[in-house]
Amino acid sequence: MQEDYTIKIPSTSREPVLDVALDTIKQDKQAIVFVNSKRSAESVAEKITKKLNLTDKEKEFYNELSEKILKALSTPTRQCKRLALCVSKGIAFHHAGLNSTQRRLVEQNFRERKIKVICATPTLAQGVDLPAYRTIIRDLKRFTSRGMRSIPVLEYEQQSGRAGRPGMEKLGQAIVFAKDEKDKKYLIKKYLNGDPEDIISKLAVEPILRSYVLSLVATDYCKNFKELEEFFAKTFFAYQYQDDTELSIIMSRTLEKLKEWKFVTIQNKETSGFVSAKEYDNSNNARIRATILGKRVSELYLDPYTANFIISYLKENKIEPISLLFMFSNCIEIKPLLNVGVNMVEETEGWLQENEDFLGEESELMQEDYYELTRGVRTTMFFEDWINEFNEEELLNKYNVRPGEINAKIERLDWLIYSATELTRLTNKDLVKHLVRLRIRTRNGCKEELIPLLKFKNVGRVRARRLFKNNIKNVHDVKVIAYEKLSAILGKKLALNMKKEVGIVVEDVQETLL
DNA sequence: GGACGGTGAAACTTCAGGTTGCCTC
DNA sequence: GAAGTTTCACCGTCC
Repeated sequence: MQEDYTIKIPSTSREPVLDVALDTIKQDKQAIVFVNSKRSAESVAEKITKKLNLTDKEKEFYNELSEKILKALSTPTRQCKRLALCVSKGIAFHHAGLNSTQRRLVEQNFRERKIKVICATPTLAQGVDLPAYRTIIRDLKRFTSRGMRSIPVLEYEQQSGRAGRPGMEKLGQAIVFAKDEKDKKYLIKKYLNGDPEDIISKLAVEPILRSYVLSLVATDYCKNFKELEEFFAKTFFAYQYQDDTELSIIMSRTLEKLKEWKFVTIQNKETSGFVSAKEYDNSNNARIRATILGKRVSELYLDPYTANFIISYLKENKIEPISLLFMFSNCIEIKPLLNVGVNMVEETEGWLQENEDFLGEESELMQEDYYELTRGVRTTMFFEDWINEFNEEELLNKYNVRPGEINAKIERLDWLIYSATELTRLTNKDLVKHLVRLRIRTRNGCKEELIPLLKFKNVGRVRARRLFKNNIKNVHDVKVIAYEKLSAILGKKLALNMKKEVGIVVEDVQETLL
């Protein structure tokens, strides 16, 4: 049983959150502040920063760290600058928009007790293990598609659970804020004394079931409908809902689709004839096998629906980068799509009109949900700008997508392109080269013309662009250009290695370098 | 009188997040 | 639903 105790925190600002955070710093302890948006995380961190005064010695240390944060990107965005400013006073914010270097620096320095306060979105509560003396939970509500909703008790526990360092502190404090007495009672009842929500199985959700059915078949773990039923009868879903007829119905519907998409075959033993999935409901012994294509889909962890969507879309021979990017933007794997802000609507619609011809039927298909369509278009535009060498700051300004989110999106796109390439190898070999080129451009964020230069080690889009501007456009150009010129563009060491890669050894220089 | 700057109320806008594949220097 | 941001009217000051 925990002790009942009261703490008093002096009020020095109009915002209780700041008071608690400042008080923690005064006690020479650390705090994590949880808020419900990235913008708030940044704003609270900044407000705390403004109330702090550091000694010269502290300033020196933090400036160094701040510098590292700023230089995490070749073109610092305003987010980078903001974080650097906060860190220069020992405060940080943390959310999915930080790039990996910045995130690592923040976490590491908090662990080492250098950073005093982190203002974070719920990301921090889920993954990394970062305990603090205090967790200050400012927001217990969050925006959802159905408006503002209280966060689940489970999530409150995740966040409050960050308070107290095992083996280091006797005590941890988790602080929430009540508007009034009534609110206080509600919070105590719901969060402090309430039970966490039940966990609900999502197995019967079709995209998930599709993937599992295919994978069970592809690995030969289940060979017929009966075995599938037996397998699913042992799952948490079946345990939770008792009645598994619903699951059987969805399962046979799923199987029908998998067959239609040519990912599985269903063969009746007795007659050696193929049967449709519907008939086959009654003959549970019919052998189910994954096709080669089906196996590959399963190995790639693709939703079979997506796989089929990609294969059909590519049959239209829409091979322009825009078309391909639009296709990928309409795969469920790429979600959530980018938001279309009020000031972006016009631009997005303009782009759509201009490029409609490239997009295929999908753009009409989606008319039923116009807002979703524009979000898909927006995402396509974002990808297009990325492979046209927009830098992080430009993307942040145009799309309100932060560096960390850029990386996450691009990585997902990269995976989808890879998967599409693999499927295309089995279905439409002619398209492989287009996808391969798009993948190179996606990974590097660059235009077509730089591709030949990216083959060199340690040459990414920035250096490739520099070479290109100097009229060095391919392997041959690298071969023939004078070493001195090349080294003037990219520095000695890199120039040397590039020459080596094209089979030219620049001997005397190499010696002086060593 | 006009330029400028500070202030605050009102209007407007936006809102968390991560696992899959494969390879590479 | 609420925080953060932008806009705009208002006022005071200075030249």
